[in-house]
Amino acid sequence: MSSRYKSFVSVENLDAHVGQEVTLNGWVYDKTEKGKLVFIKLRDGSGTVQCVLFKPNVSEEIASAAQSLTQESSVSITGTVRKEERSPTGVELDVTNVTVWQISRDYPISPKDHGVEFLMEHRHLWLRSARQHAIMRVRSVVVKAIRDFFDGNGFRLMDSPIFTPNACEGTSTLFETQYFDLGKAYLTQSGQLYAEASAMALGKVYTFGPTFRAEKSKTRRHLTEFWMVEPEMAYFDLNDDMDLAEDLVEYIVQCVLKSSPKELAVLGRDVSKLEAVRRPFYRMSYTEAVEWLNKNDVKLNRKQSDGTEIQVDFPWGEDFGAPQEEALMQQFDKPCIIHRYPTEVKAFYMKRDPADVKVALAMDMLAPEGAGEIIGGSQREDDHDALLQRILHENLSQQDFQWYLDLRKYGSVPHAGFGLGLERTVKWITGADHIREVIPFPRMIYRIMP
RNA sequence: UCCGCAGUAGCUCAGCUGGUUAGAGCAUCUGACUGUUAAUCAGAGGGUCCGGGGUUCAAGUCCCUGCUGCGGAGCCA
Repeated sequence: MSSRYKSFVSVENLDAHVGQEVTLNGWVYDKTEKGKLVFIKLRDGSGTVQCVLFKPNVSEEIASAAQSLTQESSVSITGTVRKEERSPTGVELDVTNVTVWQISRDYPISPKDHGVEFLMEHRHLWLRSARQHAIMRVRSVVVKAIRDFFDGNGFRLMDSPIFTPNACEGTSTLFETQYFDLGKAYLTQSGQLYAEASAMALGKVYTFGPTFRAEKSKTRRHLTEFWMVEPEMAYFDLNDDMDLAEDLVEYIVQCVLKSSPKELAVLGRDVSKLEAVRRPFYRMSYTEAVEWLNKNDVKLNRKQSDGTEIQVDFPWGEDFGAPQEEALMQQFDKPCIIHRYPTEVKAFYMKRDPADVKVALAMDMLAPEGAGEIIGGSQREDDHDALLQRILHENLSQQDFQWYLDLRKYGSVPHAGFGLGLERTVKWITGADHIREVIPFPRMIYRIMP
């Protein structure tokens, strides 16, 4: 590949340069010496390769430059690429020259044994570690897969605003900010309402960007700032919506399997579990799920007025919590879509099932291996009066939603969409045990630094 | 917000029913070694035991309080 901007040989494609002398620009990941040998593990952002310097082969200056290197010193190393059986990457560099840019002193992160607090405080440096590096590369592949999937299926990207005048869903808490003389503005918690307007203009659209929730959630599945992709399709019903969600998730997983085997190996991911993620996924109605829970004795902890907890059968009408979702998913080796939730636990914009008005045409996709909910979606309410009724029922401002109601006045059509949480998806695919590891700089209830 | 747990060397931790000079491994520095990859071996330096108050002849250890962090719940993607 040739380009006008600067490019150089990268570790990633060193095997194309066997026998040649190349210069790598990077940082020292690790260094050990053994007598007249100096072993330097060099990382250049694309990968890591071991460089071997045999002192008698180079000048004293070069040898002492190599010996002076410390962890994370910046350095350019020139040498001959050689096939090497003993190397995990299959190649090594026989060093002929070393140019030191900076000697790093007291780099805080050593190759092992650190606590979470320490690593989070050094997130800006932690990203250099092999595991974090692998996760970030997978994240990048997942984003590309998502965009390729939609771009290749007739969707148009329609960005939605981050400043919004009101809540999309009354339930969640919003981050508030002063917006000049126009009063309060909020950071968006979903681009969906704008995606609906966009779908009426362009047919099939998706919005992809950061969203914000001021929920005081402190779990390994929550961030206050996270990325969400939200497709919205005119003339789609709930079944079409579920079909699309399946196709998307299958595509993402298969893309990662294809393009990131090295990263998955670094992460120790069991790829056979990902290979199993093929359509069709499982599907189950909420009502069937409740029946399953009660048949399998999965109880609900309920607090009584005196403060004690008792275990009760799961009542129809209650939303599932993490324990119920986990129990349900234990039987499945690939994602499961649960659909037709009780209207009362779902958002006002979701259409009621004409066959049973107690349930909404909503669906959630749960990922296996304890990963939990990665998608939430629905067919939208397309009837003006029904939607207005729900807005008033939820005590939302009719005026704030006037533009949204307009969509039901001027050529309303059945339409549906969903939101896929990027970080939850990457967490599942990489097998990361906490969502904070799958976004470069996580924002959580008790952490905003670095 | 609620429930539970923790804070001791740069890092990860041990430190018993309170007892006199607070330990280990890793990291760092010095030296040895032509195949290390969590190298090994020999040596060295490194401490406000989270802050404040209290009990006691004596507190890293017990009590109160504050701070910080972790795990989980609810809510959700």
